[in-house]
Amino acid sequence: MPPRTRGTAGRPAAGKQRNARDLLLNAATELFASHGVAATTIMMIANKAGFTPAMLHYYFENRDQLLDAVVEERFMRFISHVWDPVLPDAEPLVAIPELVERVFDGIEKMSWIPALWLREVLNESGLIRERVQRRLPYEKAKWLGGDIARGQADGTLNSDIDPLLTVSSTVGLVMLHTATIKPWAKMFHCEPLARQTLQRHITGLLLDGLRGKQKAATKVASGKRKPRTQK
Amino acid sequence: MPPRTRGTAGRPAAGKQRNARDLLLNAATELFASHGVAATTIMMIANKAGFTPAMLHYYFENRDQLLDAVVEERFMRFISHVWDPVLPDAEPLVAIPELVERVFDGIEKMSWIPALWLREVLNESGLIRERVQRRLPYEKAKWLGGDIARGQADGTLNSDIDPLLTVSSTVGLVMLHTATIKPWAKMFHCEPLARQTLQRHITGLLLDGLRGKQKAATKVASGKRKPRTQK
Amino acid sequence: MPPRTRGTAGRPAAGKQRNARDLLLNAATELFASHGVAATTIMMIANKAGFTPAMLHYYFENRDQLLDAVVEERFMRFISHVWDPVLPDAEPLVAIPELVERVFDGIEKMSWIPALWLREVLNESGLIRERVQRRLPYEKAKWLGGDIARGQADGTLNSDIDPLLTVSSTVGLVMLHTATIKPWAKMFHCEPLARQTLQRHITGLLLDGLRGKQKAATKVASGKRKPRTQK
Amino acid sequence: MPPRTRGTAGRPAAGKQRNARDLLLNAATELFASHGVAATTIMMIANKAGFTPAMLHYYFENRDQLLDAVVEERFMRFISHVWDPVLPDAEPLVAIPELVERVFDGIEKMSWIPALWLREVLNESGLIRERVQRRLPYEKAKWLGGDIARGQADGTLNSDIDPLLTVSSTVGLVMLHTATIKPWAKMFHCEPLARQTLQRHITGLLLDGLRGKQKAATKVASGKRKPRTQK
DNA sequence: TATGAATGAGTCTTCATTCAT
DNA sequence: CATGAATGAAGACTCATTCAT
Repeated sequence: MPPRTRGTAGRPAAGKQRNARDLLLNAATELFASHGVAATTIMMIANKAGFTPAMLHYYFENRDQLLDAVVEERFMRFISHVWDPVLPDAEPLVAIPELVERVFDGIEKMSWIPALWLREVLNESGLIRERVQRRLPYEKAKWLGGDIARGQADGTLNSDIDPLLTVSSTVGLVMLHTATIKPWAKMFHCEPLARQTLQRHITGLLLDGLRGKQKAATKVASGKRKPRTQK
Repeated sequence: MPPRTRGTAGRPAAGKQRNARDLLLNAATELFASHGVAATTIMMIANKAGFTPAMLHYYFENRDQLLDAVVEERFMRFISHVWDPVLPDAEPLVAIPELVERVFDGIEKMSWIPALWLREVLNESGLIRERVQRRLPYEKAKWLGGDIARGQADGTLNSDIDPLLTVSSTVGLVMLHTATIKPWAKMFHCEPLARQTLQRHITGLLLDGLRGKQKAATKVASGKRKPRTQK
Repeated sequence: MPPRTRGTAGRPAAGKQRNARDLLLNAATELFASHGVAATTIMMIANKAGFTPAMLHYYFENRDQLLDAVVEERFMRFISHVWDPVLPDAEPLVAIPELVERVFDGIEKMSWIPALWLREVLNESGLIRERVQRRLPYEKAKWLGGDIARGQADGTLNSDIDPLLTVSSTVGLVMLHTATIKPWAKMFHCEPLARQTLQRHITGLLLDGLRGKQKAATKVASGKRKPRTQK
Repeated sequence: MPPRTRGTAGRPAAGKQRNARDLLLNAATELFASHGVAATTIMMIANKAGFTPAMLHYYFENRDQLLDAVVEERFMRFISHVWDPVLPDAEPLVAIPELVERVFDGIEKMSWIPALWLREVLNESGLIRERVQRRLPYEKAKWLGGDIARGQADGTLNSDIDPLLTVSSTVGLVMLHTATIKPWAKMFHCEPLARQTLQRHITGLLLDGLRGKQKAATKVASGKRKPRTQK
């Protein structure tokens, strides 16, 4: 019988051949993302992982603890990946593109993230919202917000935008577009847009949105010589 | 005999005596938005509207046709409100803020829109996605995209952004932020941000994102010749 | 849909043709008595009453409320029948046989009483114990106990017995023996003992147990000579 | 991996190192008594004894054989203790109090007896009834019944009571009252009655019930002519 | 001897749907 | 129009039991 409450510590090393619990957790995560938590039955998960529904209760006691495990052992990996590198007193025009980069990276590894985020985290009654919300690194988001606010006070950043909202706009835009490229492509019978295209669009929007009209005067010169786009 | 727990005794006291079908449709729409389609039962809807579940089947035959009606008679109102005024050959720097304005307006009248949009339209297997998607005015979105592309070709608009993605970024940003202000406010025990704040943030981000570095006097020239999009 | 909470008042008059709810309640009561509450499944009850298990939830919401209803609308009838006629300041040697009589009467009408009593009320973790216990007329049991205590003080009643225990001995003896006659009969392949035999045994035991040796002094002599057993 | 919730860590610290089978049997017996056979799961038993459910099957094959063992190796100890000393041709007024004494003694050693008796032996479909019933020493009960009958024929014993029923009244009264003192005490927030009180009550009731009115000088006359039983 | 993993069968419960009235 | 009664199908969860190790 598996321990019913087990921290992240006790799990067998990753090297070890994938065990049933992991397989079930993966299946659950993916189905929760693709069909929504409410529409995913225990049996769908078990079947996808190649087990019986009873196995799920063997490892997770009940649906709720399965959700807990998905958040704890899957979702939070993404959050860490995205937010751990954030440090205080950053330069927003650098930090924001880096944030975008890391969100894209995370999604590349865990493609179920955007759907789950939009459906079950963002929504007021999303079924894992509270669990995730409790564990978000607000501290770091506030650092970033503070950095932007400082830029606005300096007159170097667009004062129309809201510093904290900018952070959620950033993450949100990536989620939004990565979540929709596949269905769009299906709908128009074309290839899904490449990550590159999306990332350039989003970064472009944000950077210039951040900079705003300020640079008009002095900055333009240097901007001329070495525009970021040369990269 | 009455349903288990009847929301408000008898019919809701709407100003004018709405008919049963409308009341049911309203209840359905709101519950679909707040709890998600999958988690909303026929009985919840009937109860909220002050009827029996059997009445729902009288008017809508089955759950699927109820969804159809919600899209047809509720969701599409929003779409029309937002897109009907869009005309070909518009000036993006005017048209985009107007679009934002109309999305905000629509949401103000139909506050259930953002949740439903994020949860059931945006997602790959959202339960009303297909129904909505089939009826979106792609034509008009393409007009707007074309206008932006033309601006980029002129060198008056940021060439980093993707013209069509810009449209979904626009709508998406409004949905994203309106959907999250309430929960955020609850989480931080503060007043929800005013529409004005959101709208300025979003419009600011988009306008400056759109304009991009164009005002950079000298750059424009080279930008024109070798837009990054060639890459 | 049936009201989920309904007092005893609202039920259709007894005259009316037995409705589904009553049939289900009867089936439940009998099965709870014969198989025990824990071993009786919803399906057994539904089948016995000629319905589907879903009907049970239609009328009783869940297993717990079904138990409530059994206590409220069945078990308490017996309690009332037995205890309502008890008045203060009674003569124990009259009141006890009357109590026995009424317990027998009640059981005759509701033959499931003894089994349910022994299994689910008497036992420390009986599944309806608490529900019943809360509604027992302790007041009246105490009256009777008081009457016996007074008799003991007078010297007219056996001082070895405990007044309050006598009440439970009384009820208990009837339950005990009525519960066991049927299985005994089956075991020995003979007719079950008649109520008359049981009642005489129990009443005899109690009355003489109550009277005790008090009369010993003067009475013994004559007693020896002409024992009642001559009959 | 350990069972979900292990009662006490490791094996219970019994004085002498009992073997697993015994520990399991004890746990089973106590749980069957306190929760009822139907409501006791294999896992509850295993946990209480500090083992896994699989161990139970190792020792007892299946649930049914566990019940067999409980009867055979636990319940029958009590029966032997109570009935082995019974001999033919006893004096009822001595034998009955002795019987009461031994039942009390047995219960003192095996406190789970009364609950199990009332719930699972007495009842028509008690889950160990048949197993126990098959192995009861009816012979000896009949001896005692015969002794009483002889006393009645002699005129020395109350002829209202039924000889064989008296035996079950005796055992039953002790079971009844020992089973209920604890819950009663809890209900009235007082100390449980002492064995002494109960035993005097029961013995008093039985002895005087047995002796009956034989000593009633004046009463006898009318008793002869119009015994209550004529009614 | 001991157990972790695994499951089939069964239980309670929910829910969309139907239908007679 | 409107509803109470009724149900089949499905979902979550439990549990005795099996088996390889």
